[in-house]
Amino acid sequence: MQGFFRHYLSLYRPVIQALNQLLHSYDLSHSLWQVMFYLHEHEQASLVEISAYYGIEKPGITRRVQRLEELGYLTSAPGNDRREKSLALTAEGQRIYTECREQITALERRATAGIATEQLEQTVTVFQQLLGNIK
Amino acid sequence: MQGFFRHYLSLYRPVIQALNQLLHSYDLSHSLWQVMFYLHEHEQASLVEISAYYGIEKPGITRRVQRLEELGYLTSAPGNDRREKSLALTAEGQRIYTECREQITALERRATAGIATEQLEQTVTVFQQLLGNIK
DNA sequence: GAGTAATAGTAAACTAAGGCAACTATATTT
DNA sequence: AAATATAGTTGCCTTAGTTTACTATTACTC
Repeated sequence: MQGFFRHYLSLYRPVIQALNQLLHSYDLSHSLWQVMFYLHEHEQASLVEISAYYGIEKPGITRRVQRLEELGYLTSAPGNDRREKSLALTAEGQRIYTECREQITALERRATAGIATEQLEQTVTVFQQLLGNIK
Repeated sequence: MQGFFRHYLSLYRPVIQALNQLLHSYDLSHSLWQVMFYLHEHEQASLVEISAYYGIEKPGITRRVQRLEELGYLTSAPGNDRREKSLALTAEGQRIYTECREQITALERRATAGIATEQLEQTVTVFQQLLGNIK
């Protein structure tokens, strides 16, 4: 289906800008949010794990983690190794996560207003299939 | 629907990387391609028009246009005004457009393999609704 | 018609996000 | 023990976009 990517991409800037605007009040951005999200889902994770999950090179994740540490949203403890870091959200990080999560959900509701749940679910299925095909 | 944006965004990096890799052989990138696309659809356009269409600030478009001119894919003639520039693809630009268009379509086919046309069309409809809601 | 507003485009400086190459420190294999 | 692999970091570069301020031209207003 010609033009599919174009349609897909036309949404990117508005979405990312809306998200970043929302997250800005917490000194966050979408890229930082991804790490918060991952750590909320996994309690504890290493840097390489996050890097592999998002397909972002390690240095990029190092810098995100450093920033989140500065903000006090994340702490690193020794991991299984003496090389590995075990990263986790702080209590403050958890709190901020929840607050942002609510606002993002509200934003998602606004964005998807008037679209049937079934349609949205099918769209997510399409996303997953696309991802499988591309990677 | 919670997590919708996350699903949406998980696709962005793979898609943009595949596109950029493809376009790289022509010294193009997705951001330059957008301008090529617009000029293919509109024959002739001003800088402000493109800027407004993509929601990108004018300086960003100025630089894209300059780059495309360097590549010989685009020329600017005087517009309605003595201020305005009338931008258009060169013959070479047209040729490159067509070649890239074919490859992008092939990529789109690979990415959407195994997904019913109906599903894809519904997905595009969802994109349009989302865009309407967010902007 | 003169003076003010708006519009088209550009330049410079900045920021965000990510990649690559090279490195240190530790662990694993051979 | 030596070579190799892995976790993480640092430095430097690129891409893409923004903001601010500017020039040149056009349109509006009184």
